[in-house]
Amino acid sequence: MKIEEVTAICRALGDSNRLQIVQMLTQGEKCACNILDAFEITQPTMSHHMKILCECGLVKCRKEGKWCHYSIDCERFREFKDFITEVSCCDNAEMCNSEECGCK
Amino acid sequence: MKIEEVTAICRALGDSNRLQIVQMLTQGEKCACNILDAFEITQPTMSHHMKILCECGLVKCRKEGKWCHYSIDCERFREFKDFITEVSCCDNAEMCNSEECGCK
DNA sequence: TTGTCATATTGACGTTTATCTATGTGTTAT
DNA sequence: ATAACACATAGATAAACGTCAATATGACAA
Repeated sequence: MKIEEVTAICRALGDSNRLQIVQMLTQGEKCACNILDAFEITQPTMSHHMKILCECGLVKCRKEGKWCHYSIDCERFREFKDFITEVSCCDNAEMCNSEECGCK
Repeated sequence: MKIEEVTAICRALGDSNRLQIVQMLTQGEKCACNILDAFEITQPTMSHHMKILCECGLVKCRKEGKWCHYSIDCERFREFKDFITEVSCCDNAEMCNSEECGCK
């Protein structure tokens, strides 16, 4: 995963509405109208947020008649998690500044 | 970790210079002047980026005379990783849309 | 104490972002 | 065909952001 792809995903998750939308999608595919009900934003604002989440690849949209069903793109999300996980806090235990850190 | 703390960290990582600074700090503590040399930005811009990384808690600063030594706050970084990891792409394997996804 | 060095702060700038209202587009129901 | 519905797009606005040049601060050296 390229740096620019990662930063795009981070920027997408750097808004509390969008982060919470992603958390909501963890429960499974959701209709746009369900998402709209769950947040105190207007419909165009939600549409804008969903566009950003889709453009960075984290979320997919499945159209069915007039409805849009959004869900997390598991594969993409896993690639992002892997990237973040691999950026270790430190390369070796000696330089680690935490007792709890996994590197020890 | 609160939503607002996570979004602050994501916003901090949502800039390619800052993400690369964090990657660089993976190698261990670095002097501000080392960071400045490694990127094509002016000194005030770097100082601004370091402030953002420190304010979200991801990076620590150790002052020694006129020098600043920056390093990743391992504990904080691990909390962030844990948060991201726990936001699974899906709650159960049946709704998963990827063959590769860890939830299966 | 005066100068130099490393870093931070200030203020300005153009760009991006989050949000809204208004409107457009495509789909279903009457 | 018309109306109602679900969602997207356009345009406006205010706030936040990334960047820089200029300047301030604080530490060490001569």
